[in-house]
Amino acid sequence: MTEEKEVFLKHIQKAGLKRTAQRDLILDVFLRTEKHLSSEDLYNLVKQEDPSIGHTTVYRTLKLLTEAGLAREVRFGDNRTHYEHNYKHQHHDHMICTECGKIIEFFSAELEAIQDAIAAKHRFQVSQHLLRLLGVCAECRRHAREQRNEIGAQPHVHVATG
Amino acid sequence: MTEEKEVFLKHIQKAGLKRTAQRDLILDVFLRTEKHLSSEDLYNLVKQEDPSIGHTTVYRTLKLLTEAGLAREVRFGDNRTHYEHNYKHQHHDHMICTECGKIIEFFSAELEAIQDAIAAKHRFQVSQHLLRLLGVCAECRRHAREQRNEIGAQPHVHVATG
DNA sequence: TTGATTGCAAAGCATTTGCATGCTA
DNA sequence: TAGCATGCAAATGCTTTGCAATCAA
Repeated sequence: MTEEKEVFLKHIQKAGLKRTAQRDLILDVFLRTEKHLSSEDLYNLVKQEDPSIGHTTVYRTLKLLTEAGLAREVRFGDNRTHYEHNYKHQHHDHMICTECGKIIEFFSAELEAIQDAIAAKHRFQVSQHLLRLLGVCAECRRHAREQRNEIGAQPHVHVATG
Repeated sequence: MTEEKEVFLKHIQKAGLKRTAQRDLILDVFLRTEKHLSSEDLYNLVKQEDPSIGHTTVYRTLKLLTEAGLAREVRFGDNRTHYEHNYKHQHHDHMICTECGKIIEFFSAELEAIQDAIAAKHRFQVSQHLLRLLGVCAECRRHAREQRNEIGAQPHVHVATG
């Protein structure tokens, strides 16, 4: 039993809720997928192992995981909610490639420190922050350069990873 | 005629579009409202001056203003799109008070520099970035302190400004 | 006159809710 | 057994689209 599952069961008990096969499965699939998942994404994955599961249950369980501190909501601006692992995961920010959809995670203590300083100057108590850099990743830039040079180069397409 | 209106008319002409009373009015109301407006907000304001206007037109015109470089889309994570002035407005980021909804704008050259440095390290070409700090503003923190000290203190409520 | 624009109604999405049925504690 | 959970269908809220009528160039 992983630590995360214990956290989940503890939360379930504390809140007077019930353990179900669906919740177990959804948590399981979520834990072994180290990606940013939308509810839809997770629903599709879970469905492969239990086709009878409903979209609603996935939505509700993701809410539950968030409350339990295992997941965190992330919004990338496409008006869909994504979720990522939150338990004992260091805070990080995102670079999002607008060409291929790739998401690069990064962390900078320097950046965090400056943010805190700015907040302090405004006497603002930060509980959470979100930083997103939108642009073009190294690989897509390289491909763009190549295409400018060789006519007929193969188009470069990445699969978005959520 | 303000500079912004000229920019708008130029964009209209360049794109082979047409100038209409509705677009003029929507731009006008947008320009004199120095706030973060949702489409709904702007619709309500415009409606006061022309009750016959449709929601759809406001949506479409905000898209147009964004294309013309006069407005910028901002998403605060509530899955609604807000717009703010973009023409000759310095880039800035937002602190959002989760107690009263107040939005504080700020800018830090230091922060921008570090972001650029991080992006460069990943050979990522940044076209746009978004930084949001969520937390409690100075005023709400003060009120919270007062309430802890004086029982029966008046509750503090701010009007959200978009 | 031609083609863009408007505003209504309807459609589209992502997400939530009502509710009868099913299942856990 | 009591009451939470499930999954369907319907509802919701924001946004977009289809379309006939209208209007700018």
